[in-house]
Amino acid sequence: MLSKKTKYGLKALTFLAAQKDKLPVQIAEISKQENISQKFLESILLSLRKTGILGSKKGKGGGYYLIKEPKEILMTDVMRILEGPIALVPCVSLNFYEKCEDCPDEKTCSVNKLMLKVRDANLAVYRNNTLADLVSI
Amino acid sequence: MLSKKTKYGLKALTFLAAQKDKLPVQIAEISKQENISQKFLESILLSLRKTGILGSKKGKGGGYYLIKEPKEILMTDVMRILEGPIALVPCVSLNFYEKCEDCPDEKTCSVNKLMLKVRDANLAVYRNNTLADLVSI
DNA sequence: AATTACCCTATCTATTTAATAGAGTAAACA
DNA sequence: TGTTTACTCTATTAAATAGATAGGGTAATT
Repeated sequence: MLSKKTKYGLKALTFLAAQKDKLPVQIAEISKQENISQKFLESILLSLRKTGILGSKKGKGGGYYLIKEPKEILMTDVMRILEGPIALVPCVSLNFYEKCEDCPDEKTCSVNKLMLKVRDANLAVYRNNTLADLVSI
Repeated sequence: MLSKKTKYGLKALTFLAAQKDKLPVQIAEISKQENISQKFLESILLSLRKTGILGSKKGKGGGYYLIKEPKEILMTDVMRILEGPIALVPCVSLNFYEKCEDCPDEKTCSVNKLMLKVRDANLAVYRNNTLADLVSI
């Protein structure tokens, strides 16, 4: 199941991408328009800023804005920040690899075998989609 | 993240599929060979039996066995039983559809848009893989 | 009839998710 | 320079879920 964090994060990013100008948008504005708890959204936007997806500006007229063009923002990056590893088990993770302690041999492990295919399928989707693809025309 | 329930279930199914004969295998045997808590495994095998994947036999020489040939057992069915809906959000689920209460319009929802593609990618994998594909040669 | 192994119910703990509160800090503008 | 505005951080809490465990009951073989 997709976490609300990811759901909210995607909605916020899409909201920013849909702005005509590139002026900063306040948290309060996004939270109101997208029905998201303001405090929760705060922490989500913060993590997106710290990982280089968003920029922020303080003071009057401040808020959050996209640093790159929507079509330059890959879903692989966004999903890893918001949802964590794309792989469903650490033993098939590209960026967060870990050996399963209860598994004697990855090469003959059926879970590994299936989850490798699942990972590849998901990666393909996330690599082929950018934020621009999520904005409705 | 994949739940341990699913992980254990897949390992147990693969273990059964790898048997030379089709004699029932005891829970204790599977739990020992695959490093799985016996009681937990009990409940997993039970749900696989109730959904028509496994059969069971009581008394001496009893245990669990596959009802169908491994290549007839689709991962779509197995995953739905063990892990639940394949879709990550209910609004794109084929078998467990539900409207998101916080989303005004699915057609313009970015989460819906992305998760639809993710669902299709995952479905494709699960439809194209059977239990037979998980057994190492 | 006794054995073997499945079947069911209940409980407990740890972890994670989601939401909330409150105080602190930095930047913009008059 | 001071005030406003809005971002930033820490901590707390409630709810849900996962995972594990215990113990008793029941059905089918031999």
